[in-house]
Amino acid sequence: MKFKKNISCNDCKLKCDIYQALSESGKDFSIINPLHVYYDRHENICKQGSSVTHAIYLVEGSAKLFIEGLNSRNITLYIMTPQSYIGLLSFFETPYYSYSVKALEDSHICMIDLDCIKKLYIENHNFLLKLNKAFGKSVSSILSKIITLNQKNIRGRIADSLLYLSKLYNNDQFTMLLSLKELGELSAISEENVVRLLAEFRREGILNVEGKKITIIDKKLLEKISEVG
Amino acid sequence: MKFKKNISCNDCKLKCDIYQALSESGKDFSIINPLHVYYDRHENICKQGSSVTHAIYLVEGSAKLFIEGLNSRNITLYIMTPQSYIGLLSFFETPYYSYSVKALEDSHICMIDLDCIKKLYIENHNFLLKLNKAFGKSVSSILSKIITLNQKNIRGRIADSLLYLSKLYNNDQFTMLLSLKELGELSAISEENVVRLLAEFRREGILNVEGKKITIIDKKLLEKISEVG
DNA sequence: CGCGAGCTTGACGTTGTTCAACTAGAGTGG
DNA sequence: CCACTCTAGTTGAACAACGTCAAGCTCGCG
Repeated sequence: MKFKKNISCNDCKLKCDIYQALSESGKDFSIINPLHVYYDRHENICKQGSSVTHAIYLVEGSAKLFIEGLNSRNITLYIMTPQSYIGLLSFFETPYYSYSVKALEDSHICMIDLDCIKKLYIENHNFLLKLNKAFGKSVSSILSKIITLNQKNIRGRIADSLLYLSKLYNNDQFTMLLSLKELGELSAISEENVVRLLAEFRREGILNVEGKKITIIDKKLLEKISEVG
Repeated sequence: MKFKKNISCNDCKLKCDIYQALSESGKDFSIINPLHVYYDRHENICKQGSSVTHAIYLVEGSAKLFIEGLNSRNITLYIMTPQSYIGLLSFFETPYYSYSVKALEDSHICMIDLDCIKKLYIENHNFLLKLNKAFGKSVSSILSKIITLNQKNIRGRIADSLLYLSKLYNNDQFTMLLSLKELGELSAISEENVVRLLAEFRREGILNVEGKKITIIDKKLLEKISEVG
């Protein structure tokens, strides 16, 4: 279930890049028609293969960005938290989504018509540079992910994912919003092996695992495992 | 060995996007200072980790774009032929190359100062849209490559690579510029298995292999293998 | 002629997926 | 309130897929 709302940028508590760009341009906020949509956990925010019509900005909550592969096996590239562009590719001239995004918790997004964005970045260099920066960063993280998935063993891959999560939550202790299957998709590992590896790391005193609550005890060692892969 | 030359855009036979953008803008060609560089086969055109200073355009020849992984094992993402942007990422705000590019044959490239490019695309929307399009396409091909590398077996992966090459050369018969090791890097397969698979495909009447000259006999079957993976 | 790079083949071992069966907890309806 | 079902997690065993090692080959080049 999701419901939609029209909220004027003036009333939105989040002063995003787009808001700033509009301010800088001295434009009237009425030219963009931001559509706010609320998604429940597990709902698709955008779907691989469908056409790109709006720029999507994550206002609240979190979501995973993944590519849908063969036999409905997915690979999660990264997890998004506010404020980030969900439809990053959509700023560029791509007709269809080459990935999907699904809410990890109840989330709130803002959709803005593509033409507005285009007008905006053509006028406002600063906004364009911000978009470019975000995009470049995202691409370079994807490239290093390719190496990780291809050349590290499952121990190294899951170590990577755990370190990634701890960095994302900015804490060595965090409560995953991911199921074990989803953690597997983040590391391209089968669910069964995720279980085995977490148990292994716990036995080795690297982790503390209580349900979804994970505490990294020996970070140095975890980083070592991630490197050696 | 490589040598450099200053060639004015007026004297360059290749009327690239940048040339066109300059024409459209009604600018003087002297504001850009295109540096033409000639590389031998096997030479690095740009190196992962080094800083991005210029936009690079492939004028003549061909090159492979690859990411350098662990234990000097690489993964080739795609092969570039004229006219394409080698430093595609460099148009965006990325300080360092997240990949390397190496010449597959003697090649000729053109380097243009980043600031010039930036000025140009800020002024010229059409040029910006062209860049965006090229970039979006490149990213979506990378995403589908991730799935291929991760979820297809080696038969499917090498079938993919062979079909990719035949499309690149626009012919079911082509002479690879790649060594078998390099073909392996394009498919994330060990050199030994590349040999075995090519022999297998030949025995099955799918391919004809004479040295580097490959002829695809049964394309339908090859496509089937690529799909089933 | 000898050397080295690229290619080729066989044997072997590791890695990680898959299957199958079982457990625990949460939600549902009689 | 208890049986149920459904999902998520857990464990073991078997198997297949690939990479790796080792050895030998061929061809071009100094």
